[in-house]
Parts: sequence; structure tokens; C-alpha cells
Amino acid sequence: MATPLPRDPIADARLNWERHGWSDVAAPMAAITAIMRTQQILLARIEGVLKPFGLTFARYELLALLSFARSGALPMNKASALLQVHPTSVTNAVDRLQGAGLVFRSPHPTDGRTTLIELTPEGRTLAKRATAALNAEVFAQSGFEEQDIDQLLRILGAFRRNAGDFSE
Amino acid sequence: MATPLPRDPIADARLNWERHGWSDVAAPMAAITAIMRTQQILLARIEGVLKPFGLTFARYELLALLSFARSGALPMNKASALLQVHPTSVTNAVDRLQGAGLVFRSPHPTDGRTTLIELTPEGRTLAKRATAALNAEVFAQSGFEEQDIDQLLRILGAFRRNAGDFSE
DNA sequence: TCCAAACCCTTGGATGTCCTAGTATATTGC
DNA sequence: GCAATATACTAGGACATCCAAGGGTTTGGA
Repeated sequence: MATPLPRDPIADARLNWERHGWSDVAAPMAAITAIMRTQQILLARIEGVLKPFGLTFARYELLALLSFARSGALPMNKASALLQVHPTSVTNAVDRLQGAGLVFRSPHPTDGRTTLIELTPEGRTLAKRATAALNAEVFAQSGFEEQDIDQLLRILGAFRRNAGDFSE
Repeated sequence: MATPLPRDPIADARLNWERHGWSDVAAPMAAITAIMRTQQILLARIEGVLKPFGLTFARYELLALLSFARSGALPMNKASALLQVHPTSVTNAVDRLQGAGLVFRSPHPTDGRTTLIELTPEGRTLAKRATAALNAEVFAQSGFEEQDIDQLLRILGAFRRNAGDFSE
């Protein structure tokens, strides 16, 4: 970030692939590498906006998910499935959010194995404020053209469905 | 990955955004979230292929970068800039690669501050084999249509240039 | 010439992700 | 009804990333 590089390292990698006789996979290699790098840039922006709220992206995602839950509570395994992360990652996030007084655990009324996560009033308020900040400072200035966003949604949506994310 | 979800959680998030009156940023929010999730899926595939070689993606990237360096050696700060990661991440990767006998450190001939990283013969061989595996098992079956790959390269390339990755 | 500022790498700490294993509770099949 | 299997959460460990700080080396201006 400090100083822009004189040349695009991903374009260079693609040239290297072609020089070595891997032209058939050079383009997908470059595209996949570009997705990796783009994710890194976006994550850094998001974390920068959330930092003043004492949140990381992982914690924000859980908070936001809870704020949209009809009942206001969600089983941990449900959160794990919806966020597409390992159950231990949810445990980790809940531990920290609970320590910050933003959520609390409660036993499931009928299934003794299951733990519900619920927002505290502070958690609900913070989720609202953090979302407003992300909307204004990241999503409203994404750096993508409007028609490119449609392309991304189409391409990545097909990819994710194909990868087994959802069956719909 | 276990079981596909009945509904696309990102499409649901988009609906939630629209319901709450944030329609103007719902699409970019969904696109950015999709990039995050796609990166996660791709990284998991890549790590899966590299695991038999005892490599992670971070270590592979460094190994591949070195294998394309003309002189076969690269200063650590250069590697950090090209890979777009923090210098401490390079230190970490070099420590582990060196422990595995794949690279070694050598002092810079004229600048006492700088450390050069060089491939060992084993490192060079492993880089070749790992690249062949990634080409065959990931890049050749990326899951993207050919014209979509062009779209991705165009859209993400513009985004990265705009984000200050490179000036070219 | 010489000292302050800039640069390079490493150490230590915080966070997040995954995996493996262990404990507790539910469900299933005989 | 009870044992075997499946499911839910958590503890511990391996990795990777970043930040802050520290020690050594170079550079540049007074």
C-alpha cells in the first residue's frame, strides 16, 4: 500500500506462466490470484472502518447476522453454517463478543446440545452503528462500476453454487 | 461444504439490506461479500493441493516467486513488496521454508541491512512439482467460464490499480 | 565529518482460521 | 429399552497476518 509498484505483479506472474509453457492455465491463475489480492484489499478497508468500534470483520459478521435474526437468537451451529466458517471460529468470536458485553449465550429450550447466541441491547446498537459506517465508507465507495458489480454477482454467484455453497 | 445450504446466504443478506432501506449499497455489499467467500473457497482448494507437498499457500507463493527470479535470489523486502504482505509474514515464511531445507538466507553483497533469500535445489524441485499440481488441479479446473475469467481480470485489475497496487 | 533520519529484518503479542480430540446430549436401530 | 451412532460445542495446537518495538546499517544534510 505504501508505494504503488511500477508493474502489476499479477500480470508479471501471468507472463511467467506463459513463458514456461503453461499458457492454457495462465489466465485462470491470474484471475484467482487477483481474487486473493482483492479480498486482501477489501478486508483491510473493512477492518479499518470497524476498528474504532472495537470490532473485527469476523465479529461484525456474527453481530450483523444476529441483528437480522427474527427471534434475535441463533444456534451456534446455524451461525457456523450461515457464515461458512468452522464451529471453533464461532466459539472464538462469541467468546470475545460476550467478553465485550455484546452477546450472551443461553441454553436451547429443547435441545441440550445446542447453545443460542443472543444480542444484548449494546450489541444491537453497535451492530447498527457499525453497519452504517460500513455502508458509508466501504460499500458506497466500493471502487467497482455499477455494471461490474452485476458481473461480479453473476460470475461469483455461479461459482459459489457450483462449489456447493447453496443448492437453490 | 459439507451440505449445500437451501438458500444463498449472500442473497439473503442483500434482501436484508434492501428491507432496511439500504438498497443503494445492497449490491456492492453482496459483491464484496461474494469476493470474500470465493477467496475462502479457492484458498481451501489450493491448500488442499499443496498439503501433500508440505506447503501452505503463503510458502508456495514465496517459493514460486523465487523460482522466477532471474538471479535465483531476492531481497526479503522485495519479496514483501511483490507478495503484498507484511515483512513479518515473509520472515515467518522464510523461517519455515529454511527449516524445511527449501530456501536459505544469505547476506546482501553491498547492503548490510538486506538479507537475500535463495532457493535450494530441493526448493526449486518442489516449486516445480507444486506448480504442476496447482495447474492441473486448481487452475485448469477453476470453475469459471473462459469469458468470465476475462471479465474478472478486467474488473479486478481496474480495482487493484485504483486501490494503488500498481501504477503501470 | 558526523549525527539524525530512514531503512531492513526480527521478536513478541493479538486475532482469526482450521484440525483433532474430548465431553455431553439426541437420535436411531435392534 | 438400550447400546451404537450422530450431533453440538469447546479445548489445545499449528499457521498466517498484522502491529509495535528494538537493534543494526546506510544515507543525507549541517
